[in-house]
Amino acid sequence: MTILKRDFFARSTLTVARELLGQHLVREIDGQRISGKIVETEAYIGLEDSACHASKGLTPRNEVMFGLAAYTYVYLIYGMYHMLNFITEQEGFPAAVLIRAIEPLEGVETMQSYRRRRANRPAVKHINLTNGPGKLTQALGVNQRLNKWDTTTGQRLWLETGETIPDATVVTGPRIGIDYAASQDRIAPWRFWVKGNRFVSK
DNA sequence: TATACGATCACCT
DNA sequence: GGTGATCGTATAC
Repeated sequence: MTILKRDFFARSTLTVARELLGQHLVREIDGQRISGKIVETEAYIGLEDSACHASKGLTPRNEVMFGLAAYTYVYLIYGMYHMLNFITEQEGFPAAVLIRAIEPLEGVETMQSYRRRRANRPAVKHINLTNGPGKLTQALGVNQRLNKWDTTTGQRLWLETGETIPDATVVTGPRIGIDYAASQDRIAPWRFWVKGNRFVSK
């Protein structure tokens, strides 16, 4: 298995969002691997995309989006959930791919423990471990300490080549949770998922 | 300094 | 189907 290099990410964001499907997202904590297959992504592309955090220009928060590809962009939403993105395109062009869902592969018990908020509470069902952008960051122990992380180092968080998803099995549609965006951006089919996969978000 | 709100989720009816 | 949780960030005053 091979770690995805910067040249994988330094391409058209729609291409990266499509090709990230099937790749393996790997987290390492205290020498233990936690991983999953990416089954759902969304593209956020540049200053012209009113749903993209960079559309209002450079700020301290979105600064990493303007930088090198293959870095992470992690931010907090609704005061409780962390979103995990990977920077794409050339340096200076702000764009990223949001990881919306993965299918658990390694470290399922660790994911269970991170997802269970309190002891004395029933375990989260396998199907609900990582089928949403806030759920998967919780399951992988991803928080703002992993913001601006270079994923080409092969430490803490990175991607490995997984399986190739054929075009016939890829579905596209509008992105989720961006009602505030301009209409042409709301309807843009920049969400990608694996057809029929049970771990795609609801 | 103050205020409004979001690339969500869990729990309720 | 609806709603409350909860806080960093952006924007306005």
